[in-house]
Amino acid sequence: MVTIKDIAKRAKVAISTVSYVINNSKNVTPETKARILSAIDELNYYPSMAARSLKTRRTLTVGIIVPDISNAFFTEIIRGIEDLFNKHDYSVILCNTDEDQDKEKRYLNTLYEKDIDGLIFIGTGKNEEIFKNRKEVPIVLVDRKVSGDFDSVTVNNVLGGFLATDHLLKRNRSSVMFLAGDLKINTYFDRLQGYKLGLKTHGLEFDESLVHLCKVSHEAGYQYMEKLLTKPFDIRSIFVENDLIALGVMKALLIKGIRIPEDVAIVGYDNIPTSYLVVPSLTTIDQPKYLIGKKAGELLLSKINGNKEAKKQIVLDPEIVVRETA
Amino acid sequence: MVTIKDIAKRAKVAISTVSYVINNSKNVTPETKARILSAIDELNYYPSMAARSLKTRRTLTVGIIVPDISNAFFTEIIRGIEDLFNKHDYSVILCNTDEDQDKEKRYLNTLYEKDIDGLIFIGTGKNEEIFKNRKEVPIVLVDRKVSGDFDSVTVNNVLGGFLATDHLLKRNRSSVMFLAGDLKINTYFDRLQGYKLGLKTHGLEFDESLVHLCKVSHEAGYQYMEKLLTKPFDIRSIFVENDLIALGVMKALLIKGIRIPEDVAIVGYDNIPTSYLVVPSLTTIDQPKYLIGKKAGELLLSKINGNKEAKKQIVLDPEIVVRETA
DNA sequence: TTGTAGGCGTTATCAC
DNA sequence: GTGATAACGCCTACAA
Repeated sequence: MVTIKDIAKRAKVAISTVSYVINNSKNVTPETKARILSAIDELNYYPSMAARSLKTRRTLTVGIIVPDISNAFFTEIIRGIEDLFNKHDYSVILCNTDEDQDKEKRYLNTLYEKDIDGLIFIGTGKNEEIFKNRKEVPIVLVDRKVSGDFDSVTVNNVLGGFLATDHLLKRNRSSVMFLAGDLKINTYFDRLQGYKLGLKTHGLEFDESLVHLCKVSHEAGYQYMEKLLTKPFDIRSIFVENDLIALGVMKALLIKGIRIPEDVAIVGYDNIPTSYLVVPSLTTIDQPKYLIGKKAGELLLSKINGNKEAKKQIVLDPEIVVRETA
Repeated sequence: MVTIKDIAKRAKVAISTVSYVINNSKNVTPETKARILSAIDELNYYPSMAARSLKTRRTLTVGIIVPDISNAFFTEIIRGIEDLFNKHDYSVILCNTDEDQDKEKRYLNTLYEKDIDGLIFIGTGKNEEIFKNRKEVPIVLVDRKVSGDFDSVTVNNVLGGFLATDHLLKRNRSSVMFLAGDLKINTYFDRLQGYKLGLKTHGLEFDESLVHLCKVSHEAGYQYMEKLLTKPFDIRSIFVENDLIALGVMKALLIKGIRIPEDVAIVGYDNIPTSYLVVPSLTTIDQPKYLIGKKAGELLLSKINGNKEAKKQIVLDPEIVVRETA
């Protein structure tokens, strides 16, 4: 391995001078600078981050813990994060938890060992105590909250739930089925509140029996709907809390010859790229995914750079994207 | 920051003893071990990877350079890689190049500075000289090759091209349009060879005018097809080299009232999840994405662990997934 | 079984 | 403007 020492020797200067040049931390005469630079080039030298980190206590690395990058929703957020940090010379370590609490904990340990400068966390929301004894590293929560006082970037899910419900009811769909993932995850819970708000606004009673739950995947949505259709089905509209599920539901309906939106109207959630591609295209609640990631990155970066101001909770607004299914 | 010294002091032992316990590198009496362990727990200590790396020359980190995780094809590969390395206590630094050669180079520099133990590279295929002077770090190429002698995991694209073409021709589609991205990328180029082979097998001449190129995205596919449809269109089948493009093409056709597969049959490539979801579902060439990632990870890991055997080129076979569009 | 000391590559604090 | 040197936290002979 070629080190700063080799460069110093080659350029016939002291180690420290080389360091000054590398970091632009002190003035060096143009001639010596040139000599050093060419030595670096000739020997193909690059500084060791490990050594540097040891000294400076900075790794120029952030961690990002996310349920599953296969979900296009998270993928876009990650792009927002990654692009931002890249611009500032940070690297991003990616960790998929698959909503598994053990993995979540293990990853967190690994990241702490790696001395990350900051963490972006999209958690399962089930490890309440996860950040106990670990306050030193700046953390920004994204999408899902955790108990405790943290910086965060979230989307107004109550509003999203309301927008969708209101839209369906305005189109004369009297009873709206609500299909979600785990209601313990606060995003779903909040949307349910928005749904209730929408009902109330239209003078309707909340009917518990219209709330359905299933796993978060298109297969799950398909199977759930398929099963539902084995019995008489008189629902005229469905508000599905995740586009993947919604697409599965749509497929099940279409295969049974049920028309969308004529027979059943559907509104999804997330506005993943596929929702636009599908025929009929899916009406859905758009979350500003890339922006979420970008904002989260900016917030984390400001924390890393010593911004000590009070915790900041950024809340972005979703929008309804009206297409063909409702 | 709590260091190994603090632990030693607290447990009233020498620093080295603590180290032995942490690394299981020497026998220590159960009592002292217990004392050390509880000290670690009480002080919430974790070893600094930076210091450790400096000494051991291992970072337990690998880099992965990929065009774009938004593309579901790469997403699955990455999951395969990530899951494998996670199992072996490695972290993964993710880099999206967006097919941009400058970004590719910059990321590579960053990763080298971070002293990664290994690299998985899905390149643009355009930076021929990219690995010059950098042979020390183990590298595994995935999906796309680079000139030079490297370990790699690829899929037999000639076979894939053949399978699709053969399938379409067997269904009496006399002239098959070939729609691809950049033919300089060897995956596309190879599929074209397979396509030609398919034609030959069925006693058909290759017709240059049937080869079309467009950007790799569903928007691009949609726009390309839309434009094509402004003129008389007598093609009866299309072999699209990427599912995203294929889905865009389908949408353009469906909107024009052209039936799939009755009027135009379509075969895509990659078998991304959406291809199954769409109605009609897309017949496509499946690449074993997760397996590609896993194999690449295993290969890289064996290289990292000092396996010096000759370069290994793993080639996996694709399969055709017959669904509704052809 | 436990303790001591040197060094990994870098930065930062001093002198000169 | 340049150079010598002490850390940073950890591992690992070697010594006890």
